[in-house]
Amino acid sequence: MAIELDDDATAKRQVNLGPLATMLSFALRRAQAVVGEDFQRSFAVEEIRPMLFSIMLVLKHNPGLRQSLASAALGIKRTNFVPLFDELQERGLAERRQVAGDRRAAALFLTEAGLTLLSRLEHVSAHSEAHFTARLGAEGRAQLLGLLHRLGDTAFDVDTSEAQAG
Amino acid sequence: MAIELDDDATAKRQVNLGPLATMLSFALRRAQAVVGEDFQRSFAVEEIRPMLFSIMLVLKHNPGLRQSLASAALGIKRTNFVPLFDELQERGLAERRQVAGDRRAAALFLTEAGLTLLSRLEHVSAHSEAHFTARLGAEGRAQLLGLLHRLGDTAFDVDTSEAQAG
DNA sequence: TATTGTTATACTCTATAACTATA
DNA sequence: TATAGTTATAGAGTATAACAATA
Repeated sequence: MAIELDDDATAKRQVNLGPLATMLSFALRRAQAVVGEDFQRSFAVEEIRPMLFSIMLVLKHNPGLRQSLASAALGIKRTNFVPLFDELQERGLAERRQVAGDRRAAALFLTEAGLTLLSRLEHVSAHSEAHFTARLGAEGRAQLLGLLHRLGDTAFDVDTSEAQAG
Repeated sequence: MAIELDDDATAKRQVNLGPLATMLSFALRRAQAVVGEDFQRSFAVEEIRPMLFSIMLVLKHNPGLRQSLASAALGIKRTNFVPLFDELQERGLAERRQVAGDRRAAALFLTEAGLTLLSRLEHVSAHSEAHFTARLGAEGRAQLLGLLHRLGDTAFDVDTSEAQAG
């Protein structure tokens, strides 16, 4: 069950990655792949993808949330949120309820089954996170989170009028 | 041209992300999205996607590389490498050459046009990297790279026999 | 007019299985 | 039998345009 990751390691030793080795975008993609694989494999038992887990988690902490807010907070488009939530609903893990005062909006909730499953998933997630914390150390992990948030949270505060060719 | 990122920021202020706020997988996904968008927008002028750029970069530093090694080093499957390289070849940016001694293998090279375009892309990339370095500071950036490599490079050194339910 | 949710659609990246031609 | 490259195909995430119902 070696998952053929030896190949990658061997190749990296033989191949000169050049500037890629110090590019943020590349390092992020690789790290995300490794962490993502671990999560995906962990959640596979419950047939839950990371994205569904994220949605459930947000709903647990914000019962009655609107779809627009939920998707914006998770960084996905309203339009892509719909089929994801449909899946949770069809599986009996979450539900849409009507909102008094705005007949367009839907309030989102986890069901009992959803909450039950979620608490199992949270254990799995904690286990996976612990795995990586072990590799980075507690401070390393905290540092990494801080740096990632500094990259991700701000979005852009720079204007896009920099179309000057080099 | 506000790219509707205000919505995300507003939503995040209103929504309690709970454990997601301190999960590596989530922070990585968000950071990768921001950095990836910036790269994608930068490269859009030349109609080059980040993945094509990575391939070109590796080829520049390893002329004559075999496909298997190239794809393994970049962390993508041989099978997915093929159409990507086909695209480079059809656009006259790279080419496959026969290898003396092994008629199965192909040696990959950038063309003159490929090298010319690549040097332009490298400027664009440097600009984008600088943008994020400015946000993190030089040490912050170095720290981040180190931590990401510690996550990504090792792949797994842990066995998969941990299927114990909690 | 603007907003909430929705459908339809397409593109990119990723993943598996099976094939060919060599070795 | 194994390896290098290839084809076909499917899944998952993300993007845009356009619509209905409601505000």
